[in-house]
Amino acid sequence: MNRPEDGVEISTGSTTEADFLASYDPANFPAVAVTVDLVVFAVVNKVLQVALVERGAPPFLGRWALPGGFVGPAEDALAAAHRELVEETGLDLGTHRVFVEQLATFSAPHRDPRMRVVSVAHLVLLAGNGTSVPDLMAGTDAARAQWLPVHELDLTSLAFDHADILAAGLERLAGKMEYTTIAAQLVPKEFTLSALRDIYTAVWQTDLPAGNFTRKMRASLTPTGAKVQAVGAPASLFTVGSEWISPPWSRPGS
Amino acid sequence: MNRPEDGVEISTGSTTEADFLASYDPANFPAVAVTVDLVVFAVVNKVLQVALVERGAPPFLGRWALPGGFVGPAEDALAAAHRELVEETGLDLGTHRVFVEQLATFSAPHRDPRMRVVSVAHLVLLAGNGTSVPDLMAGTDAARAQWLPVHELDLTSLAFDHADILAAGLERLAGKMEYTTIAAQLVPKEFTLSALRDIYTAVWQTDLPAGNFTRKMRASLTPTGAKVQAVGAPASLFTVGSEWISPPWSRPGS
DNA sequence: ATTGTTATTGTCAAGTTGATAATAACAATC
DNA sequence: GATTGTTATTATCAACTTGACAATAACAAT
Repeated sequence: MNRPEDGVEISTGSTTEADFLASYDPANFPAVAVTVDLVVFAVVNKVLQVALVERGAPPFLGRWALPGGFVGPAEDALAAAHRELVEETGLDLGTHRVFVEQLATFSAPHRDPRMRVVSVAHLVLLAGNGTSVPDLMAGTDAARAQWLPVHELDLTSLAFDHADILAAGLERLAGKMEYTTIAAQLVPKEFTLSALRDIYTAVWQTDLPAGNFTRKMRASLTPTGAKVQAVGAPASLFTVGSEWISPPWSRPGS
Repeated sequence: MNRPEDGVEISTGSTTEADFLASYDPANFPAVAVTVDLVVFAVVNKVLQVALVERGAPPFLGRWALPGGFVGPAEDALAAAHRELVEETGLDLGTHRVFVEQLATFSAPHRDPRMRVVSVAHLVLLAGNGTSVPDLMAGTDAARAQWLPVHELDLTSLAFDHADILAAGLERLAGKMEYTTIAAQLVPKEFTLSALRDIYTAVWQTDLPAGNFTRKMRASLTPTGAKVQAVGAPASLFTVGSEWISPPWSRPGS
């Protein structure tokens, strides 16, 4: 089939009329919008939270949706994700450390009832202190923006196919935590092993014995030398030493 | 920012004029084409091959490119990938077993010099017998289509950003072979441990000791009871028993 | 019958895991 | 100032996995 990467000059007879027209003039391309949707995670009190916005317009008026928006003409999807994160949630990237990576692209023809919208979903991790999460400010056309606990969420209540996207984000995060130190993106740059273990508890919904957790994870971490005092014995601070965990964890129940 | 998912009725003053127009009338959306590109792998004689097409039109005339094409108005990206696989390479899916999964989306603004093209790349694995690979037939606007050995390829010679896409495909395959039985998608439904080991050799570019390979992989496989005779001792046939390898391999050099 | 080749099983030391206990370092309380 | 409660970190040990390599077995070809 013809594609825009191919010059129209040599279009052959086997190309359909519609294809020919499509490649002949950009204005005749079927109208497709390309957007990004964001699965933004943070952990508070050992509970995994996701940033959602309440829709202020039909369709799905009043329902929770993932923040997101158009990919602009001069940016790629990753840049659009960063921009929309600020615009749709009001997060200040000057004060908050974020990790963004592409998740998957959702392209079912009628995923948006109004027109063809292809969405490049992204996973966003917000580094938090474990005890609070920044307030969100709704963007342009959202009624409000709010953190909601992922594991208590009624996925069927989400707008569009956002339940699928959220599930993909959760699975990506939980999966990558088996073989990378991605969980450290949800805690400050320097963190204790307990803080990191709380991330695992929140995401995997299972407790890991502290002793074994320390033994295994320590190999991927670098101690800063400093200690912090909470209740109990003082805990050492670490930074990420290696992106990889080797050999990987296997999640209880995998 | 406004997005097509939001009704235009409530567009607020904070929306830019361009955004408003964009959401007001689909025809005013910036022209974006959504395509799929395919990284099609097969293994012949323990060498990993990728299906490439020679471009028959500018830009990049005469250069090798990945097969691919438009996502049609009534199909999602996965369906487009299946369709384009047949149209661009002439592969007969009636005779050949294929595995297709989404890889990543490439959206750099000028990745195609002519217009905005967002491409959803897919990984395609073709089950082969290990000794031959089906001939390819060039589609509409390609000069020819051919299998080329991945590890001998000059990546810089590929058209567009297809070197990046191919690298992503190879990394996905090599990575998933650590913790899933995806390698079995490159051999017939029933296969010997040697045949499967040849896939690992071809993709990882490293030899795995036969004894240890058998010991570890057997846990994920189901013996059919049948045996096949080549040179040497007869080998048992297996099918995939579990999608997962647990605990995972760690690739030599990871 | 012998040789060459490959499949499969066995062996063993070194390393990893899961379960659980022991030790240590504090704060808060008595 | 000793005791208690709490948490961090290290230790222990049996079960399991790995990597290296050897041994055995099953054929075809000579």
